[in-house]
Amino acid sequence: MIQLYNTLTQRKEPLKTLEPGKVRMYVCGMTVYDFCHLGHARVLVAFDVITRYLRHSGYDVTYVRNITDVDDKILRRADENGEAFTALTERMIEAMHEDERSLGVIAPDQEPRATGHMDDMLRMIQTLIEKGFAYAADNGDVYFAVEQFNGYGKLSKKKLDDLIAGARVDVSEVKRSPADFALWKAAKSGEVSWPSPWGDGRPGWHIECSAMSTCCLGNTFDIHGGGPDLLFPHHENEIAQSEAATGQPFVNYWMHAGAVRVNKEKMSKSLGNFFTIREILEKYPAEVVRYFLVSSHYRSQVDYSEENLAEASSTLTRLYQALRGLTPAADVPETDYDARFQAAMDDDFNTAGANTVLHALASEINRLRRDGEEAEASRLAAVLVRLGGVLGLLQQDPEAYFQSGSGEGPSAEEIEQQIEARAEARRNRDFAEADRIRDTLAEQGVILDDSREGTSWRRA
RNA sequence: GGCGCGGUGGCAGAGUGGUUAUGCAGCGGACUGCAACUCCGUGUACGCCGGUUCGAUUCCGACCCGCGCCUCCA
Repeated sequence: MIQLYNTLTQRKEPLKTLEPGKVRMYVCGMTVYDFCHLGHARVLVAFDVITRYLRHSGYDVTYVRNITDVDDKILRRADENGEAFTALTERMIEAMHEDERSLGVIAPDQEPRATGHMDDMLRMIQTLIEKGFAYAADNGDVYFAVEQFNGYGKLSKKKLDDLIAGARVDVSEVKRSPADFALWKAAKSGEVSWPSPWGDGRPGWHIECSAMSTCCLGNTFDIHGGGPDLLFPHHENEIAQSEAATGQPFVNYWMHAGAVRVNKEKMSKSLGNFFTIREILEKYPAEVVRYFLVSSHYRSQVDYSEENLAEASSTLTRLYQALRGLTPAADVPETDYDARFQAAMDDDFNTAGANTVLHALASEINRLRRDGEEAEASRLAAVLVRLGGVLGLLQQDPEAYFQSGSGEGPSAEEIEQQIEARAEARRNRDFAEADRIRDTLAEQGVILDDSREGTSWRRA
């Protein structure tokens, strides 16, 4: 039985889906005005692993992740660039898909875009007005009347009174309560806009997720996820809008990933201390980045640093070393390792614990190979690849993993040539020459591994 | 100030009321021409103070420290 931590109840709960064997999950995706950063990668990878494991456990998962393709930041950036906002968003969506593929993130089943769901949003806003949960202000904005919704604050554990008293935002005169938030924003002259019963404008940020999630998955669905900073106000507002509009519970399980930090500070757009995924991929193989993310629990915060990535690289190398030169056996039935792996993953997707099983497998495989038990090693190699796959790891051919590099350094042919030259020197017991060749390659970032079968190489 | 999360060995990072996390780094040994890879061995780690208990890193309370949200941000 899978247990998962529910932000709403603040504890782990057994997963009981609305429909047996079926999981409907919605995750807040990107606002596409810039390249994705490591924080996005964290969420992408976390929910990718969750989806993979749910499927591995036999669930039929419908995974929906939206794209916010119209919003203030997008319009401002497009304006700065002197381009149509759609040109900007198309470009960034393409880049985002590239980053996802690099990280081995499986595409969601549906990827709705805000601009494609205007009618749904307008319908929901209309319903909210009709039910008395929203009002059109004099300036053409439409606001959600927070005080009308019983239970506002139940996700973020905030009290409405505190929110109203502590409102730091400019208290707009058009709002009835400082805590009210915009469902629809009237367009200023020259701005991109859509027609509505309340005048031309565009949707507020929160309404799109309420509209798209209920649209794709129904009024009530199983899991809603997102980054840590979306908990409030975004998710809180989604609940208010959705439940007010449909009169039904919105989501059963709320899941939030932990923050990514850099130098003890949260990495964020506003602090300007973020690393984009593509920047990081220039320095480390994508699978190392993924391994780094997966080696700690999805809810804990992680610190990005050169040291941590280097360590992830060493550790992943150990796993691939175990698989190197082995052909995984076919159709290997479940083992104790599978059971241990599942026990860890069943406990709120404890990838760090599951990772231990991967290392236990690697150790056993290495011992078996030392003892010449290739057949059994091949069986466990298959298990290692299978379990690694649930985390989106170890799916490459080991040689390909070791030999792929930044494109710098000598070519594979040159390396093979040098290895042959070194072998010749060694046969002649000219170890000075052999070591010189090895040292030269090392300086070029190529490490040689000798074995009875010969010499293999990898890039550092 | 309000709400929430966390403090584990040199570092990263799980977990548990009494028994090995795991990895990286280090040290010793094996293998090797020497290395690398790999294997074997190796570290009285659980913020502080009380309490509960036969026994607490693990439960309870106080304290100290760090972090997150409360404003656009994954």
